Amino acid sequence: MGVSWVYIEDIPKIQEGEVEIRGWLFNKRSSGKIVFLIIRDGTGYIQGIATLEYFSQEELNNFEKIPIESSLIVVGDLRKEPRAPGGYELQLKKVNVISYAEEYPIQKKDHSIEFLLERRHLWIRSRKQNAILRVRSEVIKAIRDFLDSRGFTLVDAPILTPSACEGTTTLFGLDYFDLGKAYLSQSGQLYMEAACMALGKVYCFGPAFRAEKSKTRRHLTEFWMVEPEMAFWDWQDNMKLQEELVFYIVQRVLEKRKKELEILERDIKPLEKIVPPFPRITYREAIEILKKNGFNVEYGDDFGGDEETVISNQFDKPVFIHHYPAKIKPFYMQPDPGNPEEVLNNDLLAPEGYGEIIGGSQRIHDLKLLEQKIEEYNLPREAFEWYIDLRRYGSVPHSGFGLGIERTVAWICGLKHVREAIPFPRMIYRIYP
RNA sequence: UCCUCGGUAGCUCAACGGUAGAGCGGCCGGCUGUUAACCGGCGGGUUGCAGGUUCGAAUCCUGCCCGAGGAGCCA
Repeated sequence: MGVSWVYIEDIPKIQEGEVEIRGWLFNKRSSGKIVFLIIRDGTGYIQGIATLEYFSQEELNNFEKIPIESSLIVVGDLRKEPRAPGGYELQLKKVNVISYAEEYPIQKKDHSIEFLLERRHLWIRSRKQNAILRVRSEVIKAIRDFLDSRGFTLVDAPILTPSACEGTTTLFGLDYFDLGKAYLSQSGQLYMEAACMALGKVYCFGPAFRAEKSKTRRHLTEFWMVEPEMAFWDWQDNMKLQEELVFYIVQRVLEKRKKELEILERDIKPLEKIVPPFPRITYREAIEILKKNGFNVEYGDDFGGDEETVISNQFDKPVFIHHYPAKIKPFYMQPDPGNPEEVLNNDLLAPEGYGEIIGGSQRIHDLKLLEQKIEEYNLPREAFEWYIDLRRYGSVPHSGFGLGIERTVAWICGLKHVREAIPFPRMIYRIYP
């Protein structure tokens, strides 16, 4: 009878007995007559210990020479062991090297970010990067569970689109057979507006592409976004959904990914404070806060990274900023009926200086007003005919928002830069690997 | 696109006008409880590229290439 293959994360359930582990050599140490092999299998780490009890001196000498990241299958007896990292240890009885690795380039010591990004395909094997990818997976699952459980339907938006949502200078263009130019989608929003008129409450989840020459810790040229859109919801209903979603995401990660947050050395106290309701301030109030803090800003200016940090530092929860001046926002946002110079929109700034993670608004539902805005913004009307059409056949007030996955993950994980919040980041000066 | 900083051994850095060096990794040896193990030893270089200044350039100057941090814009 064979020994059963187990994953390291299941070891606390198994506790003891003979098991097989399949993985990679993470690290090793040796004292001549005792060899420690730290094995990782993608779900965790366990220390294997090889002694003269089961192996010859020659075999031990060979184990000492197995290069880091060699793949192996081992068999041994599990036992609790306080001296071992993780609390469990494997008394090795068989060690079968599947593939001897060449000298592994990533060491346990410091590397430059350039060196690591160039080897992102290997870097994701490391402990912290591994933890980040697990948190990302949990964040995405939380979002989908939350929306699915509230009656939302997932509607996939197209990636190849005929036109810009908000201007063409920041679009990646490509040749589309005989039909001219096509562009990589910047947002699925306009399609979700169509979909919510079909299905009521919808969302899309997918990549968005921005050809902005942005080079900051908050920017990628390819990032992932969830975009809910709800028919008959106004801008305040919209904000309520946003705060409940963000609360749910944070709770879920705190509950299911505590171990990963520990690996990342994330202080979870600020995350535990993320409980609705979140503060809501107007754009006007935000300007006042900035002026009080010595910023030279005027009504009508947009906020940069520093401004966002100062505003969010006033609160220990995410903060909504609503009612921006219409002229610094896209064409589709619904003006406030009481003050058409401002729109029924909101951004949501994450705490601790992480900045904008959500942008949302109530959308224009009036046919004439939308036509007028498209003209004002100098947009090619032909490309938007289908979108205008939505206002011809049973138009209703509706709202939606977009939440950026990488910024959310970076915030929850406490990362300095969003590039580590995505498996293979795409940035202005990097498309490899 | 603009501003700032950087490029020296496989990696992280030092040398700042006068013989290119250390730690880590690698290789060899030692050690029965290690935790980025430790101890001893050994190899390892077209100083990003092209010019220039100088008796002499990794070091100073010019141009280019590559990258990092940031700005504008945005999630």
